[in-house]
Amino acid sequence: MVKPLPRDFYDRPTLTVARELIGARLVRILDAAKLVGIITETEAYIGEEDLACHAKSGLTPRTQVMYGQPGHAYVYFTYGNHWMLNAVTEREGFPAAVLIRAIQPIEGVEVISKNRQGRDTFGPGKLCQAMGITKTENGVDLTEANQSLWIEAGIFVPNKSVTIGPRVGLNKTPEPWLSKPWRFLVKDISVTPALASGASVARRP
DNA sequence: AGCACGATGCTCT
DNA sequence: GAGCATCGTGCTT
Repeated sequence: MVKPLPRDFYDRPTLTVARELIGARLVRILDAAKLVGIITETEAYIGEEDLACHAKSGLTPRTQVMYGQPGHAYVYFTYGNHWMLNAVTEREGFPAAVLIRAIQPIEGVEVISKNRQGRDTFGPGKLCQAMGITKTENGVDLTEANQSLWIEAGIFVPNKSVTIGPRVGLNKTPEPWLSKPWRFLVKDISVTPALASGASVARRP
């Protein structure tokens, strides 16, 4: 039985966590079904200084979770339709998180596909719909496997397979934040199914 | 295959 | 009341 990534994993610089979450397994227990996806895209949001980070306006009811203990889920709602999943990072009291933007489904694929009406899961709103993640999951401890949502070690993705670039979807964020290379994604998406099969090997020591 | 736009509701000013 | 860490559709090349 693989254990969830420990709190120490999240209690580190957010960029390190964002990079190392690439290839990790996002596990969701939904109505007795186990859904698993390999994380293929992340973005870092770091502190009140970062004008793209929700914490730019300080501690509010919404951003409270980001100020808390690392390793918890920060789930919020946007654009009237979509839920976004983040993993809280860095020490308690410092607001930072990694947005999980895309997954490659590897277990419970039928349920995931049904939740998405057969469409893809590459996108932060899409993966939440695929995994049935909503405000109920806000604040869940991702280091506890007895919850309904956690993250565990998956596969090793080498640097040469990871693209680093500026975060996307930040319409009016001023520089220098707009151009910070704080986005990580698996380079060639056609390679991802191979990574997923590699994951099943990695699970069997 | 690329762009424009509307849906839709919560959060902060 | 404006703005949003988006998505899907529908229309244009």
